[in-house]
Amino acid sequence: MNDTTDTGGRDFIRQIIADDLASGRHARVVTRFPPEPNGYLHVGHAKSICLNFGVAAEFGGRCYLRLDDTNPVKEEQEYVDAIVEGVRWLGHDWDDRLTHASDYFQQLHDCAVRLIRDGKAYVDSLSADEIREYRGTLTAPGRDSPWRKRSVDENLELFERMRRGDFPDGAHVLRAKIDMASPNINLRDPTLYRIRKAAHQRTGTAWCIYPMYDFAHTVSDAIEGITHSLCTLEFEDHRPLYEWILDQLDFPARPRQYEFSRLNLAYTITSKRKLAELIERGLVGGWDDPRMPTLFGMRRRGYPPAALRDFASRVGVTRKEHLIGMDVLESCVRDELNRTAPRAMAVLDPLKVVLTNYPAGSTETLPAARHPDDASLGSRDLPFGRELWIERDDFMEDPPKKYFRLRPAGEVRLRNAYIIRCEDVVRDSTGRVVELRCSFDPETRSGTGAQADRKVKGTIHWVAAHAACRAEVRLYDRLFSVERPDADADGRDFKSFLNPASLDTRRDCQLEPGLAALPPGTAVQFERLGYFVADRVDTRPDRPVFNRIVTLRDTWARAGNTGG
RNA sequence: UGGGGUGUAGCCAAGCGGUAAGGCAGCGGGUUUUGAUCCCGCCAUUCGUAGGUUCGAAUCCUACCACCCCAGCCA
Repeated sequence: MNDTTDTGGRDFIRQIIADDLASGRHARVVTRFPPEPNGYLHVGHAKSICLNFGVAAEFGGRCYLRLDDTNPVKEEQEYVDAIVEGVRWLGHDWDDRLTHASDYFQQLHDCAVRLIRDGKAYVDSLSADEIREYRGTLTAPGRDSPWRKRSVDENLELFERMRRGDFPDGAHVLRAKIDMASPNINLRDPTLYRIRKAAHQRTGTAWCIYPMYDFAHTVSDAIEGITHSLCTLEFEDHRPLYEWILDQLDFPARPRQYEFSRLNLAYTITSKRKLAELIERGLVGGWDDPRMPTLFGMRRRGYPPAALRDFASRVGVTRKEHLIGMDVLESCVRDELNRTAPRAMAVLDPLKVVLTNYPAGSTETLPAARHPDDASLGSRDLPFGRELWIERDDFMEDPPKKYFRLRPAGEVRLRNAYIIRCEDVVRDSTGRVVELRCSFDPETRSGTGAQADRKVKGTIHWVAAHAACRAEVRLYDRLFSVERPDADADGRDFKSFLNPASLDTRRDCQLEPGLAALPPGTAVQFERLGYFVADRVDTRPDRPVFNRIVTLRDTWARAGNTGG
């Protein structure tokens, strides 16, 4: 096998496209991402967006962002705007290819008329209940509607009157005339058009009949010259209908539909209905709550769009049902942030340290690199003084074996500063440790020669009390406590699986001063703790608010060690 | 009891008749002023099961098993 024909490692869709391009079946690939503007995009959509836009970019083709707005009673402009913003945030571009199914309402109508003329569609006057009854069941064939034999002229006239608004909702529908006995239920004379006397967010009251998904989607694909129409597995049974519609009309383009499995992420849900329910009941703060698997939730959480793209590519594209662990997503986020996020120090649960041999009233400034592997990020100056804050977890009076942070009479390195030794532990009346009296070794200041490199077991982070900036930090954890909250196990409602500890707000955190003015949405690493982002809605220079994006990998904690 | 799909490691996933890639997780070791990063090494004698074809099968054939999707005038 030679390099130019090697298709190994590519998913089946990319293989098909590569073959179609190589064989000349298509000169250029054209895809589309067709969300319905009835809700917010989530991580599952991100997979589809990255596939459709990604494939077009990789093969030098084009991708349309097409809003599938065929049901005015469920759709809103607000969602259209959010979708557009979300796809752009993910890093994709569509030039002038932002379209709507509603752009094609006239052509869709004309196609419907063409089907009627050809005897391939008819107006049915059965009620919705009757249609269901006539449809048969999974194992029993359906029966023809008594209206199935209407003449072309009568169908034409009725459809025109439907269009004019002569009938109320539900009085008639336009159906394809295929086969009521088909083992594939989608072929049992599927509905093509229904009456909906509702204003559409884009076309207003110009129409009162609206095309159904299968018809609108297929014709839109044909109009836009989509070559590869990629959708999820549940539409597999619709493919014969997709083909049937294309067969009846003579568009120059012949799109083909390919299905792939939708993304399932462990410990969360992606049902629009269920996500909305969490919001309605006040169980989360909104569509952009940092715990939500929505694009806006992940953006506010601080997930970089590049990490989401990496995630989509790591997960791959197949036809197999799967459940992807959060660890994969978090690994992508860490990889990206490790490369790009400046380092800083912050203490989330402050414990006071007084350096008894540090001259009272004096302070100094210590330089510290912003990134250990990227000098181009430069350095910052850290204020240092006699009183410091350290993490309460970084001190233990009676530590377990192999604990190498601070302990009574023990030494530890203060990151970017000096080695200190714990001389005394101060307690309040309840016995709680409230302060550590320590000595520091002036010879060990970071970066100042031989003595400075003295080795000690541990290094901890700190913030100088006199210059610290107080802040609120929100620690997030998985939204649900079970892998498949959606599974309705034991008949339990998904909400009963919510993780009560998914949000832990710390209001008395101490940050190094440079962090106060960080622009909203900026991600940094709080060394030894994790990656954090200045909250894009709540943070203020005088009152910073940070969200924990993800913790650092922590082999100490995962080895079963808790607390300190 | 109809139709359409899917089964490769704990979780994903390559494989396309020539002797099981890679990632995540995990485990061991090295470097380290972040218990991070980085670096090395280990981690499927076996591909849902049982037969068959073949010199040779995860790949082809047969049967069986398990799981998912479909009965909106939603998408």
